[in-house]
Amino acid sequence: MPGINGLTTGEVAKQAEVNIETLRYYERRGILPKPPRSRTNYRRYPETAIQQVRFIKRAQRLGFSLNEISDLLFLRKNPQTSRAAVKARAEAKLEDIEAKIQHLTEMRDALAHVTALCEGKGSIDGCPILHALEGE
Amino acid sequence: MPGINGLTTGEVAKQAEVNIETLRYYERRGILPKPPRSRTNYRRYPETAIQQVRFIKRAQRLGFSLNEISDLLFLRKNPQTSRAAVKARAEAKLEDIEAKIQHLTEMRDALAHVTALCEGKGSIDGCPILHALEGE
DNA sequence: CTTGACTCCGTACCTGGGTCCGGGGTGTAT
DNA sequence: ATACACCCCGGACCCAGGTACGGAGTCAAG
Repeated sequence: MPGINGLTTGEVAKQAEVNIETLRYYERRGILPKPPRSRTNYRRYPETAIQQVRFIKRAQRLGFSLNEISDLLFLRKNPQTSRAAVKARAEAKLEDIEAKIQHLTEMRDALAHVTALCEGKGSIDGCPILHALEGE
Repeated sequence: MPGINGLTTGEVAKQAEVNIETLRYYERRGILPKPPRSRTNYRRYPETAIQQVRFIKRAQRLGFSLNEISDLLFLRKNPQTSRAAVKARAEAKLEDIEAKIQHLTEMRDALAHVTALCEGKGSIDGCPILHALEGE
């Protein structure tokens, strides 16, 4: 009858859809609070732990790194924090992502340009793609 | 009077604008051919080495990984290779990059959506951004 | 009371693309 | 001949975000 005194690592892992090791890793990183332990030193997570892990995962999906998430969590548990502070993090990340998109778009255009040079027929001798990579 | 019998590592590094260690690294990876050595075991690069390194760097800028570049180099030195094979690599990479752009664009939209929820005023209590991260 | 599933821990390993370290040997200009 | 820059090498370290290992302890069921 597990769960009476809290969830085990495996239960949290399953519910939150992460690896058990990931939970230990988050704990080491200080991004997931250390849960109390049973008499025999097993972790006993409160139900809220599942939500915490999901918070982390959602933030990751939005592009935040674990460091940034721990920042966010710090803001969250601090009643002094203003919403503006949180919003600023989100906007900074937005710019971050946009810069990455920008960069990849430039890559894509350059690569598309080079690729378009080649008809795909003949031997590599004089292949325009390789040729483009060789000189400027 | 360096260069009479080939370029030293430092000279190639300077001309190709990479770190000396990078040249050794490329050599270990098999992506840059091992140059002949001087009597005293110094590398003596041919002039073409500079072009080779620049080739690698250009390919990287187009999004190719070192593994993919070594693939490309293998194709290049093989007279049997068809241009179609090279073009296929380029097109695959193009799709790769487009998938990344797609992914980042989805992130950006989701994050922009969440960010737009917040007016940036008030305390974190009830902050819509954190709220969005907390539940679904 | 034993089996099998679960948990504990520290530590090592993984990917990618390098970069740095330290101790040793050269090359060259003064 | 001595200073200083350059080169050699193997191996460790860096970033992120985990994942795997292996030996030991624990729990629940049969």
